[in-house]
Amino acid sequence: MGTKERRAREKEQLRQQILVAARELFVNEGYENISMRKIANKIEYSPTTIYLYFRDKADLLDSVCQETLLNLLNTLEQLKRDESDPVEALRKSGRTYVEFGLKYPQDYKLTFVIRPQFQKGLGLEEGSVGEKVFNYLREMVSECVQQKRFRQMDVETTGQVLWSAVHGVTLLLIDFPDFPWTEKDELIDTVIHTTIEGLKA
Amino acid sequence: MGTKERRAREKEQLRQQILVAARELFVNEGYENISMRKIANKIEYSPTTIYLYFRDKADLLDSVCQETLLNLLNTLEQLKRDESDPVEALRKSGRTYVEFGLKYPQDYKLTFVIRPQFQKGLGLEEGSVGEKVFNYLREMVSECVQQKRFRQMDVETTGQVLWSAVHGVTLLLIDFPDFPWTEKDELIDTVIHTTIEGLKA
DNA sequence: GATATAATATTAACACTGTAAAGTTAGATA
DNA sequence: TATCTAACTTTACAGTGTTAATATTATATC
Repeated sequence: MGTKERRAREKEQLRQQILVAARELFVNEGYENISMRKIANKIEYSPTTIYLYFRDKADLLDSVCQETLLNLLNTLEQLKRDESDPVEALRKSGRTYVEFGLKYPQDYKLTFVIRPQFQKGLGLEEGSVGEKVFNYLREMVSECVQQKRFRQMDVETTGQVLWSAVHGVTLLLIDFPDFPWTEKDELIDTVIHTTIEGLKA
Repeated sequence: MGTKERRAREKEQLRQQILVAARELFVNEGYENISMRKIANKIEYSPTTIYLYFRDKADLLDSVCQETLLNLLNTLEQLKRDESDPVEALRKSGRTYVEFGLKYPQDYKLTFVIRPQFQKGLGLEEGSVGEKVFNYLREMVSECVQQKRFRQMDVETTGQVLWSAVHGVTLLLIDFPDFPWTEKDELIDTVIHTTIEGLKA
């Protein structure tokens, strides 16, 4: 009598299908250019079916962003263990963060800029994936502070300074692609290097 | 025969009226929550009248943002002359930039995040106000570099690093108001201080 | 002052949006 | 076979950006 289980599985499958379709459309054409009808079309269901799986369009966006955060977290955690120098590990994490943002620019903007607009004060609350990402950063930083590699400063602030730098350069590179930036990789490295040096000083 | 001039003046007045109404609504309720009809209502004209003054909604947004940039430029230029130490001047400019962003958070997001989404590769092209803002930064930085206050690095990159930092912290503070940030002023100062120290190192 | 002309504003309409409510259908249980 | 229930669709509503056609007004010319 596994019918119930099968049904639950099928339901979850459709949920995933919706998510996949939504992400693809959001990412390629922008959140505000995608209608529920377009998503529905893509998966060949009626538009209102989506509402059986997601409260509204913002909730759907929210779920897409959760996945992005999870994806980012996984990407970061793959680095974690194979580095003895904590400062070097932090540097690498910074690079990975920015690279992630540039590899999936629309996902990044959806998650860190657009979603906050639609659901205020979200994404970093206790137990959330967002918080886990920040915890990752906290750990990295904490290691550097403990080993006295940085000037005396509390871990929170230090982390926030670093986040500001990588968030800033990521968004600028995404949003102003035509600006005469310094060669991209060099700029990213310089931003991270400068910030880390500043934390030592 | 000043009728022509008067007419032109009246036309410009209505244009301004539209801009003022649009800004107020965009800023208070968000670009995507404001319809052309709502703007029209506010100024007591029919919705389509707006189209005699602006190509479309994105063009209207564009004009609002131009004003914001001008406003930012003026705010920055008021600082310019009364500072002998270029590094200190740069520090103050950074603070002013972030404060501007936090004082008009919706304007800031409209200008530096949302507008780029609607008209790609904009706002910093030659002769634009956006370019003038960046030129201001360039001058500040250039002074520091010339006086050998910073480590040897080209002016462009240095400016971009600084911009990344202030842009990043501004947006994080705007977008995640509920995150347990270090006390706001302290965070801003630390971001700027750290970046500048990093540029010296 | 009457009339033609140009500028300005409005009305009506189109195709599309998010989403609530009601209706339908297919499969499981009895 | 009859009933129940979960899944899905149809219909509908109020609102959207925007265009084309129309109406109104103010000016210039006679």
